[in-house]
Amino acid sequence: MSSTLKDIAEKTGFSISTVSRVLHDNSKKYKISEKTRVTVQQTAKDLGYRINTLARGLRLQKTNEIGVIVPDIANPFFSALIKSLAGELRKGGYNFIVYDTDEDISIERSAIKSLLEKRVDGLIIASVGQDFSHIQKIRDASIPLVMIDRCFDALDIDSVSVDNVKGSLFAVNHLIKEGHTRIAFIQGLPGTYANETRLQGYKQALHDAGIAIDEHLIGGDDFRSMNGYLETKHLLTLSPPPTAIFTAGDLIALGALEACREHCINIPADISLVTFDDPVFTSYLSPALTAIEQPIGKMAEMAVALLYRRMKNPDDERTKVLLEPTLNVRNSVARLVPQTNTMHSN
Amino acid sequence: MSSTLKDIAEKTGFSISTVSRVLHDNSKKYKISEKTRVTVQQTAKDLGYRINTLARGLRLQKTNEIGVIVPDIANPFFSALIKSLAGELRKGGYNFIVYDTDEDISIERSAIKSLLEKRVDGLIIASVGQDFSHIQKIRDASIPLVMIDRCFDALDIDSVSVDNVKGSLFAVNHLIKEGHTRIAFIQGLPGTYANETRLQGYKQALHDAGIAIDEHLIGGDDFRSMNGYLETKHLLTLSPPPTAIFTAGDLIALGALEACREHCINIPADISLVTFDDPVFTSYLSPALTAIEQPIGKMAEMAVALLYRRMKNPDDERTKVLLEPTLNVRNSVARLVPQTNTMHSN
DNA sequence: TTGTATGCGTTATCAA
DNA sequence: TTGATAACGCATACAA
Repeated sequence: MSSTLKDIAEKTGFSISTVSRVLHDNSKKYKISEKTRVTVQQTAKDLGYRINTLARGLRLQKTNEIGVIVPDIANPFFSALIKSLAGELRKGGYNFIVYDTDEDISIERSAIKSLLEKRVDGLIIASVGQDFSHIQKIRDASIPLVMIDRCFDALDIDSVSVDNVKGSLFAVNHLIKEGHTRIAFIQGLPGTYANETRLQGYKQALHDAGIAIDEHLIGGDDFRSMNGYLETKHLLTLSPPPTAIFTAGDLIALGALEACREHCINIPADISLVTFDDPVFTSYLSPALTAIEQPIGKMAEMAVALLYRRMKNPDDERTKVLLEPTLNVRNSVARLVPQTNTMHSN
Repeated sequence: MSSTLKDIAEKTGFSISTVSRVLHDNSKKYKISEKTRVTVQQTAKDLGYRINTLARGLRLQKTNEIGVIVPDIANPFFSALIKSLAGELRKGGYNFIVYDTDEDISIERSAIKSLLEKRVDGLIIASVGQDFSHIQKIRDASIPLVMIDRCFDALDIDSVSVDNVKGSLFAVNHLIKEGHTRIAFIQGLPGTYANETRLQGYKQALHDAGIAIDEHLIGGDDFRSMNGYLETKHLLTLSPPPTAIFTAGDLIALGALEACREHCINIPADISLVTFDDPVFTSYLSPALTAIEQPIGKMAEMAVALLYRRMKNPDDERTKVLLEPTLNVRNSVARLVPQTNTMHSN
């Protein structure tokens, strides 16, 4: 077992406070004699002393931990986000604890509960996002919190996300510019901030171009690849099928790719594909995917900055940051000449 | 702020012990009158009571937390592994704290330090792996520990990993069977368990086939994609270049892909590629990669099982589990007719 | 320059 | 059926 300040105190003959001061107070520079400093440090080392952060946190009412909650840690977008967050937090001397909610709101609730029980100093949450009563509660308990990626317009909370509407506009407008009009949208989890805003952008782009919205071309219900796979299979049975598919997330696009391959549908010759999110591998896919990239590093940076500010000034005005997405054009979209469209019907 | 047992005790008029028993002892069933139970629970709710795990952990000398350390959380292999570990640990009622060491042994050291200071009940470590004095220390301090993916043969510690030698044998033998003899190997981080064993398998396969080992065909120094990119560029300048490349990890393969694309080298027509690791996207790459798959779910399951056993019986004999990898043949390897080989020289 | 005493929130032991 | 109290390990106000 690990030794304590008391052990060291007894061994050296000094008091616990003196030992504590040499070991954890070197900043404030109490006037401690060189000699006692050395003996204490030496025996601390001999005894394998290791501070107990539980005790320390209890005493200080501060843990130096930030809780981070994401819907799916294995999703490339979120794992990259976590990595960036970790780097930013470390800079400020904070540790962090991640929870993966598996897109399940009840797990999200218990994750928050768990984190608060650990007395984290702050929270960064990419919420599942279908409901926010539990989030509201955190805010009311005035524990520092910033939402990331998934926000709630209805809530006055610090948040940073990409401009999803604009991202969808970029994607769909690109498709329209290339001559597509029958453009399908495979959604992520409905009710989710990310999903609803992306859907909104999709609809708006069509509307702006004077293209009627066909509800048959909108499907899907979560951000996983299986959803992309199933929905794409379904879309391919339509008559005529869409000439292009826009997917709400990277994993969905992977599923779409699989369905197309299975049906020997060539992308982009037979059908075009654009996706939200742009993980490292999109450019190596077959074909390289045209995709909407989110500035992940920047998101993490802003989120942590907002959190620090909130921890410092609890009553500052809340800020909602909206970052610019980017359209990365690659090889998954075909140019359509107007008549081609009907040739695809069967 | 959150209320405490004391607050509830004062408000209800009962003692702290009674309140504590009502709120956290429902198992042991003290004989507490229905009436006090109800009032206590009600006011606990009213006051927004939330247990303080710091205090509890301090008192109990047990935190219910498991520390997990990985070299790169954004690497698809590790993010999948973490997800699996999380699921397994939750089953046992444990929370977990992840650290990302960025393949940096000094960060690994401080991660371990940090985790021990938090008094985690156990540790699962995918070590950077070049040195193990710090790991040895944990073992000596007799805190439950299991190594995963990256192990130390020299250390008597519970560990689970895939049979890397066998994986490499699968990969290289496949290449040899297809007629390749000039097979390059792009390494991950040298000194690492995963790397050294994979290298060993590579060499053994060549040796068994009577193919001389050409040190010029072995390069690379970490598991990131930039390494794959740079090394591949280098390999392409060789005269003659290799007819096949075997990469030690998925990210390295991605880099190799990029270099080939940049040089207009077609895979597999101009050069074949096989990689260790098989994340979800390999089959959608261009071309779909022939790859060595690790049984991630099983690894997580075994690791957690070993950890639980160790926590229960600290002095049981240590176990080293070696799991079977799988060769997934896809489209990144060309069959070579013997003469073709020389035609590639320039 | 160092020591004493108190409290952070819990649980466990013992007593009532 | 409930309460008083000590202890977990640490940091700090106050004393010396």
